[in-house]
Amino acid sequence: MDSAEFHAAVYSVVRQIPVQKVTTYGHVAKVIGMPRHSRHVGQALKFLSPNGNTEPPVPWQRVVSSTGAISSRGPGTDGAQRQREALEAEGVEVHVGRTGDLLVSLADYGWFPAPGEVQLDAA
DNA sequence: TCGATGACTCCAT
DNA sequence: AATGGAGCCATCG
Repeated sequence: MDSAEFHAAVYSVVRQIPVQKVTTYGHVAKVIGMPRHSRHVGQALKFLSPNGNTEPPVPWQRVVSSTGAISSRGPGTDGAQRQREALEAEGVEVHVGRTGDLLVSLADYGWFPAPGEVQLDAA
């Protein structure tokens, strides 16, 4: 599997996340059969977010870290903030900690299908 | 070719 | 329960 196929697999899984549900980088990696590639799932999502011109669109905002936190991607960037707005817009509660960290309750919104319950070639 | 990096996770303190 | 360190692996300089 090359990088393009990896991206495609990630997108096909992410597109199947139901509205008002979120999953984790690690779980997406597991579902596509590469459980140690959680970081690369993030890379794939980063690659499409600037323009977001994929068809159909990829709901990248529904992917968070294993703790339910939205990775900040460094101060000065607005990615995390946009993700928070997108989630709230679809009705997902985003809790904000004292330090400005954005958290989603995986207990309430977590979506963790077993590998095989999702199709990897959704165009 | 080697070393550093990162939208991550786990295990040990 | 909270913090810190190590593991992981494709990319990039």
